[in-house]
Amino acid sequence: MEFRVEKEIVGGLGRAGVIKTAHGEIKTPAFMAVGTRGYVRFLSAQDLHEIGAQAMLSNGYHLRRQSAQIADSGGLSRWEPYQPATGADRPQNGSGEPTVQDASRNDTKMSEKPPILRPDGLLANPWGGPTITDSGGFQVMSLGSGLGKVVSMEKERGVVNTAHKERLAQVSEAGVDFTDPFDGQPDFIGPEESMRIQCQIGADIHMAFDELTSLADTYRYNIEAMERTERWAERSLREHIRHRDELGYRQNLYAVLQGGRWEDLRRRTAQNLAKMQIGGVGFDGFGLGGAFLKENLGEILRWCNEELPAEKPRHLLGLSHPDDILIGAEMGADTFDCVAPTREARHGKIYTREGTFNLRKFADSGKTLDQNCDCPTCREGWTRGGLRALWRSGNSEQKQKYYRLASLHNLRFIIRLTEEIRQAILEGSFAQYQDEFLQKFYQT
RNA sequence: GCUGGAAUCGUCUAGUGGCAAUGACAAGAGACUGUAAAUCUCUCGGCUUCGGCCUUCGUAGGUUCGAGUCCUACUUCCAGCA
Repeated sequence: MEFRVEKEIVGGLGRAGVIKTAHGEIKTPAFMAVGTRGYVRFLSAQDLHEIGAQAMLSNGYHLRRQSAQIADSGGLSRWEPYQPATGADRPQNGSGEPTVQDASRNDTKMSEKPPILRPDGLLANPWGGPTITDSGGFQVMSLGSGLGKVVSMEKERGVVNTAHKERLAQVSEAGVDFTDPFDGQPDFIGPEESMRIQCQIGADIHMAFDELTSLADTYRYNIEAMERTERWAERSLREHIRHRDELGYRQNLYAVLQGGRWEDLRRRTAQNLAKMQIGGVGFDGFGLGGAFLKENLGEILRWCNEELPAEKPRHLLGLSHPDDILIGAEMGADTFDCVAPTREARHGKIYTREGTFNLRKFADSGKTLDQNCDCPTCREGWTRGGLRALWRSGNSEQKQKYYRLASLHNLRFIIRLTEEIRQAILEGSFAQYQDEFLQKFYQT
């Protein structure tokens, strides 16, 4: 992997650049669509290319039982994201399960083998582009101390940690014991397991196995988790180097910075991870992790990125609200990923230049979702009222259609935002772009 | 015409004398940030100084401390017989 910085924000940490991977280039800043199980829900690979997605983030934890099969396909980028019927993403209402009829209807010729369908009913075509996998570290938190909670950045200040015995994940020095929330099966992932899984999946970029703390965790616990994350990073690096070329192309590893909201921890872990090497080999980039509050996100990123080497790419994990992306880009994050654009689309929250709105309120509207939007949904002339009708219909096929159209729109919105940020950085007008965007979007 | 049965919030529905009344859907509001999420939370008769107050279960009477629940008549609908 090669990373080249093309232009920096004068006097700041932000930059525009290019990451070259074995499966293509990523022009940064860039948003990576989240396809946890190897595909973005309700969107085809073609859809992703059409909206300008440059890379897809999947999760080693969710794909852990299929990693050998993915390796056989030549790696995640070439894999047809098929889940067996017992897979974890089966529809909860039971009506969306692909049926034999679906398969035969989509088939064109009897002589051809039946197409492989994903759990969301779409054809399982390979994504083909650059990929990145998460280690499963997020699940340490979401199934552990953050179980049952929103990973909110704005509230949850006074939250109490989930009692240890109620958690679905238990952390030890060796790794994490999980209970699979879908089938109740016990499982274990540590740094070595995560690296072996990720190297079989074969994304271009991997995340070291880390422990993400929740906002409810104390300073003391954050020190413990961060130091453990550093020890896990070293073990991850060692195991990664062992397996990183096994699929015939070079896979890369990012270390993840934790440390919560404390400057001393953030700077210390950045320094430690930046100089960490095994046999002269260090990390290829860095993941900026943690549960953030909006009010100090920028500051935390500044602490991290002032310490990290400028020539290595940085991925801000799990954030994509426009203000967060703008702060991230300003403070030196190169790539982003987040479930919000697609999840919020499914829940009726639509992004526009003038802010977000809830589609529920536009039953009779003949307006498109956003004026001058270049997403496929708006270009095809879909109206708010028409989309609302699809969404609210009791028909699961129509709902799926809505999910696709709304996901395309919100994803395109965020991808376009990163494209415009990149352009503004290259033109030296980032600060102005940021001001104008925020003023319009948040109407402040 | 006779004999049974039924009428409850926009719709369907629970409801054994202590009920402003169950559940579902619809509707309305909110949440969602490395996906246990086609999910979750809240509202859903009116008014309220948040203590309550008022009006409600086809209509009109009645029994009772108290009636959506029991009785009578009427209205409408359903089924069976003519």
